[in-house]
Amino acid sequence: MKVLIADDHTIVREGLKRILLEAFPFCEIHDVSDAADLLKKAISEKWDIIISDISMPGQSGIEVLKQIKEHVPLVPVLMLSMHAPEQYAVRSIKAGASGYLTKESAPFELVNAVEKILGGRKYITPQVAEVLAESIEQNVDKAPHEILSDREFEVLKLLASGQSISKIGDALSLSVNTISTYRARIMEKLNIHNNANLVKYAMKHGLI
Amino acid sequence: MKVLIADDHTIVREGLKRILLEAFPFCEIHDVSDAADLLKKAISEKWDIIISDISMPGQSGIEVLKQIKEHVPLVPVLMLSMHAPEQYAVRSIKAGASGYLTKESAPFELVNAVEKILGGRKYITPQVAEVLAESIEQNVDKAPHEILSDREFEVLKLLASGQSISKIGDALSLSVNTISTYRARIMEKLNIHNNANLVKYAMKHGLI
DNA sequence: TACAAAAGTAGTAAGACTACTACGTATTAC
DNA sequence: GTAATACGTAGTAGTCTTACTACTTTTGTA
Repeated sequence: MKVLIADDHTIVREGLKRILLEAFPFCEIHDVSDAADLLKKAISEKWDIIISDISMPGQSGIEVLKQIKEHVPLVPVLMLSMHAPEQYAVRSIKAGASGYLTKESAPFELVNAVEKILGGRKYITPQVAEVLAESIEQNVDKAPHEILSDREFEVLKLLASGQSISKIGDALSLSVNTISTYRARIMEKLNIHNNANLVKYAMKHGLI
Repeated sequence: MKVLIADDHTIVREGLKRILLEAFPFCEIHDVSDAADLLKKAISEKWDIIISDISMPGQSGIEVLKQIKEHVPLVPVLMLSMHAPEQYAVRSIKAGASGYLTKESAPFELVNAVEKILGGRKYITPQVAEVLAESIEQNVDKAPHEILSDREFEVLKLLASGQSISKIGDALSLSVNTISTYRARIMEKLNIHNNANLVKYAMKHGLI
């Protein structure tokens, strides 16, 4: 059994190895520390399973996951992340991952996940399942901000550039409360819960 | 030999344990997953070394480190962090840590560090030494946020990650007004005038 | 050592923001 | 052609944040 581990933190990689080796004494484990190596190794050798962190130097793990799936669609990939499932679980699964675990998980969960995935199934934790279910309703293919109305989009940009609610109200000649309502709707649509993440979102998508 | 490990990610904790156990088969390892437990356990039992992550739910690892040093100054603490040394190394050492390692480090480094620290010495990697040296000739070409005090820095990151003033006050057990004062001082020092730019600043400098 | 500056901490009052609710008008789906 | 959403808009009441001010400790330094 051949396993490939990708994570930028050596200590995490080594810890992972030891946990797996304890459960599967005869497996052969290789590891890489960045996105480029992961992709190269993933497609140049034959693996029974790939376990990859999401945040890595270079491309994001999800990006790499997509590329791996393009080249070797049959190799199962388990995504590991430091982030709560809301952030990445859906994207991971959509991109073809066989499972999504956070680093809060216990070792036995990791082992379970690996076993299940090696058996050709998917490993979906209840939390992930929940997030997944919710996402089915929603339109996850578009960039989320594309589902904003014009006004909402306008307010998003102003908000993200640091204008206060009341300044925006003045600028658009609308009541403060109106702006506040837009803000609430934006947050709902983007599934964001505070201004800071709004700014991050806007930066990430080049809106500001 | 008794070792206490603190990290909020179970998988990391378990990995760490296995790495240590491999090198020190007879050591007794306990672990905790948040700041409060760490402090409690650190002072209620006798440890040969404490290995703690810097970012944990609850207080920051550095804050806990200071408290540990207040109660049991002789127990050596090795700080582990996901962040490059620039961010925290100096603060950690100043707060009394016996060493600073990033999670990029190899297991043998961890083992080395532990051995050296158990021998009563400090473990300073070349990178940390460099950062340390630079911090001594504290000159003008610092990044602006380096002139923030520990508290201010802590608040900046919390703010930038989207916590509200009052949440932060709760988390740090300080008055809302105090946090607000820190915020004002941060903004003055960084010459920034709203939260959005604070977030941008933090993103740009890799603080979040 | 002594004194100034920086850091850590809060109180108060004024002002800003939010959550909730509401309602008319467009769109869309079936 | 109607029912269900989406959109644009605000009022109210209560909560949160801010700007100032101020007091202690530390820390740095002449």
